[in-house]
Amino acid sequence: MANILVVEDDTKFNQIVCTYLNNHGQNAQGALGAQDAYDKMYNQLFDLIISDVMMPDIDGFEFAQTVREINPGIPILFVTARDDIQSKQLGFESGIDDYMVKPINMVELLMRIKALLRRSNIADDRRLKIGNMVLNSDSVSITVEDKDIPVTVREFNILFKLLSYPNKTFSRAQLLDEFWGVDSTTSLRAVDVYITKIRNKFSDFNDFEIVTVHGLGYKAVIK
Amino acid sequence: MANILVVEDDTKFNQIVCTYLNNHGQNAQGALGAQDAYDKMYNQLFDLIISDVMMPDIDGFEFAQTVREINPGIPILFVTARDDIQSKQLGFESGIDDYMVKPINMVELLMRIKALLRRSNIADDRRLKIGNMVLNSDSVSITVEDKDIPVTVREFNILFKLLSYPNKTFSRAQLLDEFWGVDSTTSLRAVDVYITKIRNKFSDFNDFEIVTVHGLGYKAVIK
DNA sequence: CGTGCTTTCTACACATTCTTTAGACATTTA
DNA sequence: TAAATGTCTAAAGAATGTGTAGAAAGCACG
Repeated sequence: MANILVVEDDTKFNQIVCTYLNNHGQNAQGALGAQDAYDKMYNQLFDLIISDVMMPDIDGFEFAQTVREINPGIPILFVTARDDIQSKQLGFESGIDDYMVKPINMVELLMRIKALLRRSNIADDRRLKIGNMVLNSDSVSITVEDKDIPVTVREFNILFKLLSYPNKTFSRAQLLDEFWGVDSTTSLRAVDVYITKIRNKFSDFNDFEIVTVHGLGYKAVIK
Repeated sequence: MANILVVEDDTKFNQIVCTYLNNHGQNAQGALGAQDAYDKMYNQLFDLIISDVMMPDIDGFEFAQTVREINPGIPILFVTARDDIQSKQLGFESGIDDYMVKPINMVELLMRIKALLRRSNIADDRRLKIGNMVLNSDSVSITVEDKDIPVTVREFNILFKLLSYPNKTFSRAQLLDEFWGVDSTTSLRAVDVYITKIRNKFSDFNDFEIVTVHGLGYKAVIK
């Protein structure tokens, strides 16, 4: 299940696409314009963006470029009424990954989405931005104001996970399952050690906090 | 410039595509059928495959699946006369990344190729400039302030790759797959040796650095 | 072919970094 | 306040990385 953002000002079409995708194993959300999309992207991590080209507030090409500045790894698929080569060219130059012309076939849309997701997992480059902190999966590195904060792979994974789902509580067992493997015999206490380490390394950084949920686990709170 | 294999039994169409791509900065080669393609792939590493669906010897879907078994990362683009959804679906399920219906527009083909290459992180460039250092793929040479720094092919390839994607971490296995071939039996440790050599040769050069990412691999950091 | 030079690759000892546990102490809950 | 749960440090040990030397393979040239 991938988190998909559908940016399209035609309410009806937006809903049709979202419903179809949700009925087919995806987690799609609609945004009615670029501004709306930015807001949603700020609060949640998306795996793929489907965008209209002609939107009331911002032009789709500009939108794509901005999105790419925020999140260079995210696949973008344009859906549009224009079938001319110039538009396609402009789209591809804006950094989009695929292009479909209306009227679109839903089955084909889903297939193209799957192909893009598959490919983006191979590339596996994802970034997360919290205030002026950037977490980069590609290099397993974290920078705050262009200064590198060295972290180990385990530290990175745990922090990335928590920050990807702000306010969601993860149990030690969940984290252990995910990063140590389900058959790991490592003590649950090991997680605490990493939480401590992360807290220490980012104690100066006030845009987020790892909060203990007594009896359950940990969650990241973004301020 | 990417190495592209065009698999298509229609000699004329094959040639048109190859010529167009070669005239537009790519290095395209034709194969007249699946068997021919396997032979060529055995002898050379390709960055992308364009394939017809209807071929005399093997069906395109089967071909795509086999190719993916050999090289899971390579982008595949189908070009076909069939515009029905079933074919597209079958194609995407076989692991292809994009689909175009004949008659195809060459400009669009090239754009889609570039989008796929970008997504699969394949460099499209033969020359790289970092500060006053120039790496030239065609001559496999590196010059710093017009002074030649002798490097071997392996050294060059690894360095070129790392510098093409600054900050991206490459695992030893990834580098081995790419430059030694996926079926290579060479030890992963061989990569370390080259990293050492590169570091020694460029220890005076301060514009970049090869950084070890413990447990993952190496990355180039450009300062 | 054979010679000599270059490149590639393995093996291994040593160095460094990361992971995990244990346990003393702190905090929260009921 | 007792019991349960969480925090944090240090230190041992596990895992990973470095660098060297030399054997093997490849190549250029007579």
